[in-house]
Amino acid sequence: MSKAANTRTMILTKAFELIYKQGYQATSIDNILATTQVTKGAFFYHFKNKDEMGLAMINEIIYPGMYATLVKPLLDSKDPINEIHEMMRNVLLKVPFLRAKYGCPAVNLIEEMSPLNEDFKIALLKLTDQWQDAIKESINQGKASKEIRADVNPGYVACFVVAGYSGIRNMGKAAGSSCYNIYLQELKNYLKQLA
Amino acid sequence: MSKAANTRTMILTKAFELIYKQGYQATSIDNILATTQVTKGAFFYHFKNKDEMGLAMINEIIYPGMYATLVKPLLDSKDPINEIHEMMRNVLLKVPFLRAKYGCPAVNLIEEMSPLNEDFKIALLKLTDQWQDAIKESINQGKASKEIRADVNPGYVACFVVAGYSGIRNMGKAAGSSCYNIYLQELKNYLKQLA
DNA sequence: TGTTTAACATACTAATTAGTATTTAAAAAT
DNA sequence: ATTTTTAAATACTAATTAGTATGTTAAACA
Repeated sequence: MSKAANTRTMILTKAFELIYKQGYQATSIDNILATTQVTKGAFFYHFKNKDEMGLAMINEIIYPGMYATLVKPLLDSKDPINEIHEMMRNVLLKVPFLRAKYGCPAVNLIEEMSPLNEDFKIALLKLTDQWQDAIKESINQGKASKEIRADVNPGYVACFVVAGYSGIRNMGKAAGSSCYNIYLQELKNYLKQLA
Repeated sequence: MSKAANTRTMILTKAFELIYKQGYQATSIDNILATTQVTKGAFFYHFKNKDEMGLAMINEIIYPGMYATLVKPLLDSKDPINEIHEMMRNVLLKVPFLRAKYGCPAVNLIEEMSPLNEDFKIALLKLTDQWQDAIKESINQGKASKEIRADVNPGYVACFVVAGYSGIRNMGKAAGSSCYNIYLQELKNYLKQLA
């Protein structure tokens, strides 16, 4: 990686960390700069303004991370019920960077930025749509192999599962991670009913 | 209502509206004052600082509203499955003040303020706890009348339902209100499985 | 009726904000 | 080697922020 590309990545990585914990608007450019060796000149050389940096962060940091954790494990699903549940278990309990107190970076940004900025909304919708598509496709494969009832609507299931995740991430910010296990248990009951 | 009490209520009401749409930190005191006839002197006479106003808003505006819509309809439940579903239908589709784009005021505040301010977290946790207790009690009554299976864990169901609500409110901010109907359908499938 | 206190009103401050203007150094190209 | 362009460093600005200091008026009380 060239030195310039490295500077850019440093900005996005540190911005991601701070915005995850503090929120987008509460994280100032000066705050990002103070915790890196990057100067204001470098920041505005790489990004036209704060929002362009924020969008780059979504597309270049959050999107790849969520694809690896949430989408990839569901491609070529043989056992959708268990694989969806396991994927959820992994993201809630096994990703070390994510802390209950701070919730999910993408969910946080949807909450804060969707109503305020159309570009953010579009970029974030792309994330959740990809995830829902992966779940939907997984359920469809389960229908093909008769492990899922024929009358199940895969898109509806995907919507319900993603909403459940967003919600438990929200709840966990106030109530702590103990609710994750409760959620996983009831998610299993919901998923079993699809068979 | 005395003139002073009226001033206080005006501040809280307008703050609630603005914070609902913009977020807590993004709503400045000057912003609240500019859209009322209240002056800065009056504001700081009634509230020691912005956070005290925010807490008063949660306790005096949000809490009573949520109690009436979410808790009261579940007291003395004869048919928990349908009553919980109907309560959810009401809050998602029938409360005119709430718009999909802006989500739920309480959920928004949990997302934004829980990790940043312990007092906010405690005040907000009181809201969700009350709601969960009402759902739990409703399920318990259903177990007593044998309409709910004996092995169902009422606290778990309450957690799952509240998380689902938070999540669909989050999703609706980016995806619009059409996802509400999908959620309600799948919530019904989940609830039916409790019988 | 006079005095006190509650309820504001106005003008200010110090800190922080996103963003700009200008300069400088390091790479790349010629 | 010299020019040019990329990448960055430094110093600034205008706007906005929460909160304060100091006044003023209206209501309650003695």
